[in-house]
Amino acid sequence: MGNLKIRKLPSIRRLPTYLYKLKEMDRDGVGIVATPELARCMNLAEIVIRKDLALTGVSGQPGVGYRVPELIDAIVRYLKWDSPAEAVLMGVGSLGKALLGYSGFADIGLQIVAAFDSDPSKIGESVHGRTVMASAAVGPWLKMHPVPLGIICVPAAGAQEAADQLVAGGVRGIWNFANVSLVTPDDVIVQREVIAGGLAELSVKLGVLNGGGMPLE
Amino acid sequence: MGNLKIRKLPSIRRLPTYLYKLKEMDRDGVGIVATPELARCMNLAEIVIRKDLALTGVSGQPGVGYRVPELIDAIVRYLKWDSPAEAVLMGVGSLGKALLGYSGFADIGLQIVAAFDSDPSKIGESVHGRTVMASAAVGPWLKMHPVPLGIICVPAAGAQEAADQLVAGGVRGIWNFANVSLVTPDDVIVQREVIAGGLAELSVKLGVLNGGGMPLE
DNA sequence: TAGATTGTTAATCGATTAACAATC
DNA sequence: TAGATTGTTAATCGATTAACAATC
Repeated sequence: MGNLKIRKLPSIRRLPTYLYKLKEMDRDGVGIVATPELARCMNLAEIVIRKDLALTGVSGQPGVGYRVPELIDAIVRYLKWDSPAEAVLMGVGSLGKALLGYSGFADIGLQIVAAFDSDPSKIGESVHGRTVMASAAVGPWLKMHPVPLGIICVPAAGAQEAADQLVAGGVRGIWNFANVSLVTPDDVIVQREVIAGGLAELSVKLGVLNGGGMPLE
Repeated sequence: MGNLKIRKLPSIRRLPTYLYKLKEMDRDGVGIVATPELARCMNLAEIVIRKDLALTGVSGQPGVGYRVPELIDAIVRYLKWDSPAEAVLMGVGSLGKALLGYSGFADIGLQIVAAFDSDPSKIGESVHGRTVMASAAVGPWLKMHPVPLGIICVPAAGAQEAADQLVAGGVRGIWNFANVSLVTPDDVIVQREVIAGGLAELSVKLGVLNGGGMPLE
């Protein structure tokens, strides 16, 4: 069902965080950085950072630190963000619009090249420079312009249909923001994003801090 | 720095996922559900589900299953989503707008009651029914209307200042969508959301599936 | 050489998975 | 009673943390 178990997932998820900080340092002209400093600005333990960075295959200089540009390179290559990946977007609601307008994707090599929606009133509309097409057209469109990724921002009820269309169109990965579990062939990887998960975590932490008793009011 | 280690975090993050599915079942009139069926529709192992649900303190009937409304209740109570939590939003860019327009928050008891931005051209604008106020006004505003949560959707460069204002205003938790680590007092919990983390995971999984060689093109 | 940091190897901790007795 | 599922107890696996030798 498009599932795949891999190891070091927590480290992998932290890599973009390093990347942001390192790019900032690079812009500021910082050439070398050592773990203790990264630990301070990122609020992580030194050993976590060393282990995470080791994953990318980069090597630092004992007693000195890591070369910032080399580190950036290693992370970008490890995540395969060096060559841009193209994606199509299904569902131009508020979240879909936000993703279309998010300039940060350029940094990480993601390009949303087309957007689709099933609402006739949205079709033809231009959103952040892309003209919204009819959802039903995504299959034929992908035949003409094959892209490896699909992003699903439609309401839960329509998500499986959107996924089916993307799969039929030949995408290899789906980034799913809808609140449902999608069924796909084994060779199509689905990454589900549950925004509410973060809020659940925050909520429980606040409760614990409060002594477990009172709700958030 | 607003950090806090708690256990069973993976389970906690999965709870909203169950909640979505269970509410759907409830709407469809399903009164009882057993683990094997949940496992099928959610693409999780049975034992994972039993352990996760046990966390909420709910108890099922051996040989039968769980009562759906009871389960919903237990999760909602465990997450403290039974009483609505109010939040203010800092930064009405594309992501901020998306969150203001997201109807799903009502389901999970989150209410964004005010929105602030530092861009003069946005101040006074109405976004999804809320009038945008000047960022600098958030402190005084919070004095008049204390709320427990702040959401940060400003660009990275302004995030720490936004956090400082929220902390001064007395919020107890911050949901941070900016790409920086925030410094806050120990009793203010920060939940950082790194959207790119999911993309990193997807990217690595696709690479592994590909045999590790080729990039996403 | 002395000081600092890297990177390896081992220890701990917690999450996931398995097995099964208890229960409807 | 037989069949099914829950919930507990134990086993496995992997992530985090600690200690330290190697290196600049």
